[in-house]
Amino acid sequence: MGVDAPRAEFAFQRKLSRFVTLSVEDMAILARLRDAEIAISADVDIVREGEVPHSLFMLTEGMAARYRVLPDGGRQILTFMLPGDVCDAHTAPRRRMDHAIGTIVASRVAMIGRAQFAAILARHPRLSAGLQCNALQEEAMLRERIVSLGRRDAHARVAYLLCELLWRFEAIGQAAGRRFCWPLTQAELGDALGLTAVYINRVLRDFRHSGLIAVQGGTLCVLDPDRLQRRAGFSPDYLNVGRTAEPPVFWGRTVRREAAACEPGLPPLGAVMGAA
Amino acid sequence: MGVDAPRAEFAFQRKLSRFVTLSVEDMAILARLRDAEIAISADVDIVREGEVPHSLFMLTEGMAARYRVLPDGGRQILTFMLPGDVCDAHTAPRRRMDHAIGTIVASRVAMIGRAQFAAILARHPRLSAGLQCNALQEEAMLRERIVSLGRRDAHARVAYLLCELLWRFEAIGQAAGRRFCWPLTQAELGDALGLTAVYINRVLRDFRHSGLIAVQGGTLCVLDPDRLQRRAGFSPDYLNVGRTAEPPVFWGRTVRREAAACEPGLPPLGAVMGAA
DNA sequence: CGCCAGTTTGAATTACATCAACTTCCGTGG
DNA sequence: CCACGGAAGTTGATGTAATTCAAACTGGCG
Repeated sequence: MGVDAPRAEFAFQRKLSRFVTLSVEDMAILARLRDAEIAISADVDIVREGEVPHSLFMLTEGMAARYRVLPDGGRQILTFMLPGDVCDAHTAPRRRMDHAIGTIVASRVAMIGRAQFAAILARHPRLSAGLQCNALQEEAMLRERIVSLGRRDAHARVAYLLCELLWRFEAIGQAAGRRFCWPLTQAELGDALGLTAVYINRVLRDFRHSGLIAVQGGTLCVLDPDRLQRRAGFSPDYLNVGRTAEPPVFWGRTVRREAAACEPGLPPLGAVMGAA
Repeated sequence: MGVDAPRAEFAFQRKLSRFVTLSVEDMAILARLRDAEIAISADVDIVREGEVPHSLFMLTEGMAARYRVLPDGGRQILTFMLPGDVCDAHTAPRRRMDHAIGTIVASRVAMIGRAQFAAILARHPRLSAGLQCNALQEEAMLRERIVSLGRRDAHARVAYLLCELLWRFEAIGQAAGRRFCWPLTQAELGDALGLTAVYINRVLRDFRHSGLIAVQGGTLCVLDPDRLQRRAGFSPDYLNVGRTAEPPVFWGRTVRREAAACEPGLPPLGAVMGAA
C-alpha cells in the first residue's frame, strides 16, 4: 500500500505551489495524503449523482470527469479532473451530489476524511490559502466552459479545451515537450463540448492536417501552440492563476501575509503556451 | 439615501433564510448593509473586466448580469444577478476580474467594505454559513448553465432559464402568482443562452402561443409551470437548495450546530414550481 | 481468428444563424 | 396635437454549421 520510493513532488503539491509558497512541513502533510490511496479501473464512478459523499477524494493519477446524465440519455461532462484535483472540497457535507464523478482511465484516488481535511486546513493557513486559490481557478474554468459552449464554434471549442488541458498539465509538471496524456475518446470529448463524436473527429482531423497537433498512442502533442491559441481565443489570463498579491480573506478570517509571498523559481505562468 | 420606512424583509434576508435560521440580530446586521446603497441606471457597468474591485457589492433592487466580451465583439452572459445577489464574495481581493458586471435596468446596489464584510462573517457564524450555502448554489447554477448550453436545444434552454428565474424570484419573495420582473431584451436572452435574438423571439412566440407563458409590460407570468419544467428538463433539486442537515465545514473551521436547525415557516422548497 | 470499442469517411437532414425588411412601442420635441 | 427618431420586437427567405444515419475501417484482446 505505502509508496516505496520517495516520490518526487506530486501533482497536488506542484499545483498548490503555483499559488502559495509551501513549507517543507506543508509538503510533508500533502505527501501523507497519499497514504490512503486506492486504485480504480477505467469507467467506474467514484461518486454517483444523488449520493452524499462521506469523504473527500483527490485524484492522484489518471483522469476522471464530473458529469450529468439527462433524462433523454444524453450526457454532459462538466469538467475533466486531472491528477491533483480534489473531488468536492467545495461541496458542503451532507449534501447530495448534483452530478457524478467517474474515471476515464484506470486511476488512483486518495481518500481524505472530512475531519482530517478540516484539521489540516485549520492548522496550515498556507495550504488553506492555496486551496482557496484552487477553488477560484476551478470556478473560472466553469465560466470559461460557458463561454465556449455559448459563443465559440466547434473548432474553437476543441482548440480551447486542448489549450486548457495543456495548460493544466503544465501546472502539474506533466506536459514535457507540450506533450500530455490523452486517454479521451472522441465521444467523451463530444460530451464535454456539446458536440457529436463524428464532428469531433472531423475537427481533430483538420487540426492534424494543418499541423496544429499530433496524436499517437495515448498522448497528444501540441505542435503549434500559438496558432492553436489563436484558433481558440484562449488566454491563460482568464484562468485565475497568479499568486494573489495579498492573502485572500476567508469566510470570516484573514490569512497571514507570509502565505502569499512572491517568489521566483517557477517559470512565468503560461511560459510554454505564451512563447513563440 | 436613507431608507425612510422600516422595510419588510428584503431579498438578501429572505434568501439566506432558506439556508439557515437567522436571529433578530443577524437580520439587523443584514438590514444595516443597505445603509450604503446607491442607485445605478440601466446599462452601466458596476465592475469592469480586468478591474480589481476594492469592495463588495450587493444588488438590492433591479437586475444585472455578469458577462464577458469576446475578441469578435460577441458577448456571453454568464449569470443574471437578482436582488440579494452578492457581486464577488467568492473572488479573492487583489485579483483582476475575468468578467464584467453590468446593470440591465436601473438598480440599487449596496457597497460593502471587505474589512467590514470579513468582520461580519467572523462574528456571525450563521450568516457565514448562509453565505457559504449561497455560494454553493451559485456554483450549481453555473453547472446547470453548462448542461443547458451543451445538451439542450433552444426551446429547452429558454424554458430552463425561465424556470430558474421563477425559482430564484420565489426564493426572494418576488414572484407572487408566478409572475416576476422581466426587463430582459431578447438580445440579452440570446447572449445568455448562446442563441440569436431572432431565434429567441421565435421560441418565446411558441411558448406564448402554446399557453406556457404570458408577457406584458415588464413582467412575465408562467401560466403552466409543469409543462414548462418538462420542456426544460428542470428539477429544482439540481439547484442546491435545502438547508444542510449538518453545518458545513469551512476552510479550516467548523460552524456551530445551531446554525442549521430545521425550522418550519417557509413553504416547502419549490412548492409553487412543484405543485400541480 | 473473430469480436468489440473506437475511429474514420460519406451523404442527407435540420436546427439554428444570417440578412433584410417591416412593425410596434415609447419618449422627445416642435 | 402630430411628427419624428430610435430601440426593441416580429416575420420571411436563405445559408450553413453541425447532426444524424449508415457503413467501412482500425486496433487491441480473449
